[in-house]
Amino acid sequence: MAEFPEEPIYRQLARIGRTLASPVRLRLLDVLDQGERTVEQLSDEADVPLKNTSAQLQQLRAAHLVTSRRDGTRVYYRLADERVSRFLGELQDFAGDRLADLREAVSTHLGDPATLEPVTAEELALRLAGPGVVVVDVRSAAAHARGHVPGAVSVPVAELRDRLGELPRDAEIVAYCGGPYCVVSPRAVRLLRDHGLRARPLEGGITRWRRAGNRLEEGPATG
Amino acid sequence: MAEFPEEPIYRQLARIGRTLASPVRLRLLDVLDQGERTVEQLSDEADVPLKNTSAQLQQLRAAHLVTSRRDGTRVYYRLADERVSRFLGELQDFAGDRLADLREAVSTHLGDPATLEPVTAEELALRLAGPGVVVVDVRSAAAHARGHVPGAVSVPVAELRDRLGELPRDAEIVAYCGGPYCVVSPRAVRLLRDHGLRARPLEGGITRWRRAGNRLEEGPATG
DNA sequence: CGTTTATTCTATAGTTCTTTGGAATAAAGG
DNA sequence: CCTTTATTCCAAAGAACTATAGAATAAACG
Repeated sequence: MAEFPEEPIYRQLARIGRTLASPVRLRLLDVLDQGERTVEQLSDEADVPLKNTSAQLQQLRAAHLVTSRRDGTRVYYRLADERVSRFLGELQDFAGDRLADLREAVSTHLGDPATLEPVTAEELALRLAGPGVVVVDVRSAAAHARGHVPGAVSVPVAELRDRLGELPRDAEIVAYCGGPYCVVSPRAVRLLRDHGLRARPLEGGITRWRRAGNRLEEGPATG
Repeated sequence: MAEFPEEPIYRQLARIGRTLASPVRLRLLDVLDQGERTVEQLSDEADVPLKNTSAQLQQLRAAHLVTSRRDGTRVYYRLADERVSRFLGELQDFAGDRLADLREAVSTHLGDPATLEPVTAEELALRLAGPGVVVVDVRSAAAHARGHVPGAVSVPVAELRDRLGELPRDAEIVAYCGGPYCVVSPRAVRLLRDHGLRARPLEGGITRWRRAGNRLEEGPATG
């Protein structure tokens, strides 16, 4: 096989596939798709041990999927460019088409998506301007501060039960979390509905919001 | 990490990446992108030992990238559907964007693409109708018989030098081979030019021709 | 400068993937 | 049925990848 003249080309091509072949790296990419992060932030948000995070980031960088910059003692990582984000989206769509097992894993963990009546990013973008919609960011306060849907209120799931009173009963609540596979917002929607509130999840989370070309707002929690 | 609730989802997603992480499987997919093949044909065309071909096909099938049907003693494999072909194209484009090393590998093996002035599939589709163009399929006669650009003449590279006389000096010759990374057609174009013929390669080979929505013609060599 | 903090490098154990020989299966033909 | 041909299953050796401990580097701060 080594004599096959195209072999080096296919070997290089396979490097991209190999880079996308690890659940840990995919998770890191999904976090990075939400914006720039330090190694430690990535380690926290993706729940990957620090050293392993660093090791995997080296591989992502070697494959030119991410770039890094140093600022003082911190190193910040980000996706190399928009095409990486777009390709990740295509990979996820393609995998969704392909793997019955993936659908099953998604349903098991997120529940049947249909019953939650998710709001698409396009729909939310239109309705943000008007009244009657409250957007709730159920990720950590730290993740919220690093970039959120404009006007969204930060209510980490852990605090949701205790802060139900802060949410309007007459408006529709749109809850979102991180990547397209984040389990947090469906759980939050169920909790809210159990308490008589009208709630729907944002389809694809903040990642799809960003991919759809919408801007993010930065800064500390406002709610 | 195992407690991370999305873990099973990312694991499934990574399965697609892992399936695309092997040069051997990518080569098999590129051959299958030219049409249905038996295990033995694949083994020949991709130059992979038979048993390994079979083993890798099992993995591709497990990932739902290919399907198979049995006819008598033969088992025929094909891409599961058009989306697989489309996604392979996207992967190749993305990898091309990404990997400087890939560009280098391509140039080393195929020569600088620009000097060859490749013809795009769209351009060829338009010009096929008119005169002044002769399309030459430099793959094996067997591969040609399994599907070729309509009207193309079969001249396997090995025979090209001896059959130069059959080619017109007053028309433009478009030579093509298998996948987008096939090294054969650029080599053929150089040979033809060295003998004073006007020749250009088909960009992306027959794979991109097919992906662009053009039909293939089946049957034995006509030239 | 010496110390502290953030991150990376080096080495390694454990795991998973690839390849291949030998046996098994499945269909076709005598 | 027995044989032949095409393909797959099983098992084992070898290669490559993941995760992590321990040492090293790089910047900031006193």
